Amino acid sequence: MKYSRQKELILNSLKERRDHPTADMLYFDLKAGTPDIGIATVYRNLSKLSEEGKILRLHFAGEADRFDGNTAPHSHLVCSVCKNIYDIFPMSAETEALNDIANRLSQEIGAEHLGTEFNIRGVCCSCKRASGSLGGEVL
Amino acid sequence: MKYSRQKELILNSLKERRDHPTADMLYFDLKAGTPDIGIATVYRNLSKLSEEGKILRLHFAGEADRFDGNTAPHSHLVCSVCKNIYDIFPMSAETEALNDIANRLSQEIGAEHLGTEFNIRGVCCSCKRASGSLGGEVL
DNA sequence: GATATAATGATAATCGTTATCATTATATTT
DNA sequence: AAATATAATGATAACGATTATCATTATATC
Repeated sequence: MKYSRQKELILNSLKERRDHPTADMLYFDLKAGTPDIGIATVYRNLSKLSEEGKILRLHFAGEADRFDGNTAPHSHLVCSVCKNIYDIFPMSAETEALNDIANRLSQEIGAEHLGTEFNIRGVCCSCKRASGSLGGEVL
Repeated sequence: MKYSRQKELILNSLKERRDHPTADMLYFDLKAGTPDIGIATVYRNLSKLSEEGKILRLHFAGEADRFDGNTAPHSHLVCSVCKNIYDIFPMSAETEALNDIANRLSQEIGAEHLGTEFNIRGVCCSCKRASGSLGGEVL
């Protein structure tokens, strides 16, 4: 089964990006090149694609869901100041260590381990710089 | 500054629980003993308490926010089948390992590390048992 | 080319959460 | 203890994100 023109468009457009847009952001940007695309189609296909495992759906405090075109195992830094989300790619030894811990913990409570999410909350380097010039205080 | 009767009630009630109720669940249960409590008060105080660091606010895709009365460092297993959330307490060596990794990764992208979240997605032991009796297939 | 199936896009509906605001409770001052 | 100021409550409106509905359009199959 082939993807519809719109589904293909949404997937490709997301894969090209490094940020982690909300459905709305993506819709807005797609609208520029494809004015007749509908917001429902964007939501619908993002949901489908994440169910199919082609993309990742991320959720953080208060914010709208974010989508990630990179399905390789990696972590995220969520900046407490600007709310941007950054990819971080652990070394293979670290990925292994994280997996080992997840496996042991799952086993401990008798669960079947399917996946892991390692999120770091912090202040990104540009927000660090910005607050530095304001006197070094972090919000 | 002392807590209001309602705020105290909400905090204590949450601390007594092992599950991770949504605001709505908590409201429903509190309503039994305190019929005149309002849903707005529950949301309001849960928000305040989590800002004060007295409780944790957890977010997972699609679902309403969950609240956790246990602020000690621990991880969560989210069951893909029943959607329940279980606490898992890593050994101190593991907590240290997780922290080390988070520190290194934060440093790698020049960020200031504030906190870490280690979530495991899986099938909890009761859902494993249930699916076992239906033929061993996991949904 | 005709018919069946599937996906779209506009929009209504839903759900979780926050904002508003008049009322009630608590604290402070006299 | 009464009067006043401050803060929190609870009902409900408003909001933002997402999903459901459904007539229309596109794609696939006969």
